[in-house]
Amino acid sequence: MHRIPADRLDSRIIAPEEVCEAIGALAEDSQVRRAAEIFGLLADPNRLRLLLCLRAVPGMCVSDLAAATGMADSAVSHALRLLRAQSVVRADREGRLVKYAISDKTIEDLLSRTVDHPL
Amino acid sequence: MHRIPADRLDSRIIAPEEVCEAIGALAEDSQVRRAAEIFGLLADPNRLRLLLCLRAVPGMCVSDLAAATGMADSAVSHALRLLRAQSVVRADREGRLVKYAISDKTIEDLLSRTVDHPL
DNA sequence: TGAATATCTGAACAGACCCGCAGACGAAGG
DNA sequence: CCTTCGTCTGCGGGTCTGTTCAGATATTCA
Repeated sequence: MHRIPADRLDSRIIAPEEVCEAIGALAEDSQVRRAAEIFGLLADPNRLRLLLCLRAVPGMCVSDLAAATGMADSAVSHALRLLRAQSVVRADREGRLVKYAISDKTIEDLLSRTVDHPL
Repeated sequence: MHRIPADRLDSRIIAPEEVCEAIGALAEDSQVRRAAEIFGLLADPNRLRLLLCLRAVPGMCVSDLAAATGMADSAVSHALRLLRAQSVVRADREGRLVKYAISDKTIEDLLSRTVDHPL
């Protein structure tokens, strides 16, 4: 069972038992931040659309993604850079095209759960 | 098979077939926005912590949540208001306490997938 | 090499977001 | 009634985000 950190002992606590249990249920700080970061990437309709495109058609290039989503090339590029930085998508250059694909299986699960199921 | 919207015909498209297929795979606009909104709620470490607490201990009150997460009461209240607005959590008054609980099964799934699995 | 094409990048702006503060509200108990 | 306590809310400011614009970079082909 966890203890209540010293810097919170002054706050009014109603049910100390439950607070301890809740603290015990919290994940590591870094893990929580990481999760929030990933969710943040999915929190934008345009990025979500890009990922949905890539889920259906892996290997699309930037300008096709722009055409499919109605975004400007530049906006697509910016968005993909963020997704790439977190290894959500992978980029493979082929000639002058750069083909993108979802590189994280977990993300695909989240997308399925999102679109297929109501949410 | 879908058609490419007229306002994008001027843009340079590499693989028209794939663009059409991708467009067909896109969900309804409102559905995408809704999903992005939900993900947005999970995109903040503090809100995530609150939800993790509530997942472990349903029915916690605001001040206990504040103690468990190290947030100020006010911040907890602000966060819970957003979550309530999207029916992610439910609030039940009991005397002067307000007890919160996760009201959406899908959200609990997402949380599990987040914390239990690496992500 | 030089032109054309696809993609990337940095700067700058508008808008959204999160939290602290101060005070209001609602419920219980003296 | 008045106080106390738990919770809520409007506002202000500091920060983060998404987009556009202009221009840089990379690759192909004539």
